[in-house]
Amino acid sequence: MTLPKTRWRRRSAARPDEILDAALTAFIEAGFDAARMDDIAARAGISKAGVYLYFGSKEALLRALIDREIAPIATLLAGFAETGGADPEGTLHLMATVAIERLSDPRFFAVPRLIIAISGRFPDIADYYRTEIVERAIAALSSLIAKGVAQGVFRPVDPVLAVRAVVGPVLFAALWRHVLRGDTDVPPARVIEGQIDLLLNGLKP
Amino acid sequence: MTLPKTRWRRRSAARPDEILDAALTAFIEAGFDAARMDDIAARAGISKAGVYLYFGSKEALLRALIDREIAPIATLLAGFAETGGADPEGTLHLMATVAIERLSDPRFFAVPRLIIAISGRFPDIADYYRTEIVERAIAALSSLIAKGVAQGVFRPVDPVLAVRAVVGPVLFAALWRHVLRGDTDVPPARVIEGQIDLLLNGLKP
DNA sequence: TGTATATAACTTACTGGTTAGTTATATACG
DNA sequence: CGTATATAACTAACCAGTAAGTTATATACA
Repeated sequence: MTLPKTRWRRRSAARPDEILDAALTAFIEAGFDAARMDDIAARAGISKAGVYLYFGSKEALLRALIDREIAPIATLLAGFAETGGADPEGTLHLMATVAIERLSDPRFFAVPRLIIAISGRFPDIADYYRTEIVERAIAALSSLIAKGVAQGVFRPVDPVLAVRAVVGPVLFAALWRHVLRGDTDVPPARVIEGQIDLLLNGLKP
Repeated sequence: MTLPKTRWRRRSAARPDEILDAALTAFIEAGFDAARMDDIAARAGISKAGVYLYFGSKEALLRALIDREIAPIATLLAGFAETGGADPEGTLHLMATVAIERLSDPRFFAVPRLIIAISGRFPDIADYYRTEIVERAIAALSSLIAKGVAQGVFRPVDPVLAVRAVVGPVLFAALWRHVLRGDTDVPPARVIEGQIDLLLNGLKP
């Protein structure tokens, strides 16, 4: 046990991430409204006023969490779509697998869940999330499907609907697991397996 | 303008519905936490203490809204699945259409959205919603698909996955519209048209 | 290299509100 | 005129954000 000889330390480089870690934990436990800035500060090991040195408001914390937790995945998916044009089917599979794996982590899913909860009162955040995350991910999937259609490996379907046929079940799986606390005996990778088969080959014999 | 000669009236039969109407409106505007019981009471035309004569807590209001707003639709869908066994494809189409139409009404979608927002802190409500609404609707769809498989009009797929392939895109459409405020130029019925075609015939040529 | 000084990074203590739920009392109406 | 139905006033908390003061640490310079 090394007792600190000082009451606090300067850690300006590390603080923002520590605060965001704390905020995410608090938001998961209490939701956006009920999460207390005092509590977030305490978890980060500083005082409430210290939080306000780095983030101007509670809302700013959520915005920063979108950037830190979610945006990198949107970028990753966009990369897959660009690189994987030669094998649309395999790339689709890969992207869906990455998405469902990430969404099975409660700390990841927490952010989209918060967006759903507060979008009515913070339309700016909803718009930000739509344009920076969702539309980018959709555009990536959509362009991949368009490539598949051009190559003749996919039917000439509406890419927008096809995207929803991929994303919808992934979304459902996340809500089932995290919101409804339903059984999750089947591993995510196997779910994607079956879901993609259904998407490619259809329900008809 | 007919000024009331009395300060208030006894309306015990009508009050609960009036209160629930007010609560739903308040929840839509502010979310569960930020909605104020005072405001709900004022909208219902009574005092806050009056609300507590009929509902024991804020949470009880949400529970009652599940029963009043959502449960009837689950029952309706279950009925379709039972009656429509002779035409699985048409019944699937019908059920998806009803679901997407209902979910396009903000006052309907508000309840599932609230569940998503508060399920972490009120696991009882999440469990209640899962068993009374979602599992019933899923069972209905699942049995319908099983009938189709038995008749040979559907491939022998896992019904659970097939259900997700139907519900997922419907869910996505609702979130896109209400949460992300995205474009909704295509009418719900047409979305279902394309989505069902994709589900039945698959993405492959 | 040791120390005075500047300032970034922190804290404590507070403001100015907010709100779910309760209690005591009043009134409509069968 | 009894009582179910209603209210006003209250309690006992809660909390985002701020102002003013304090301390750790970098750096200038003797």
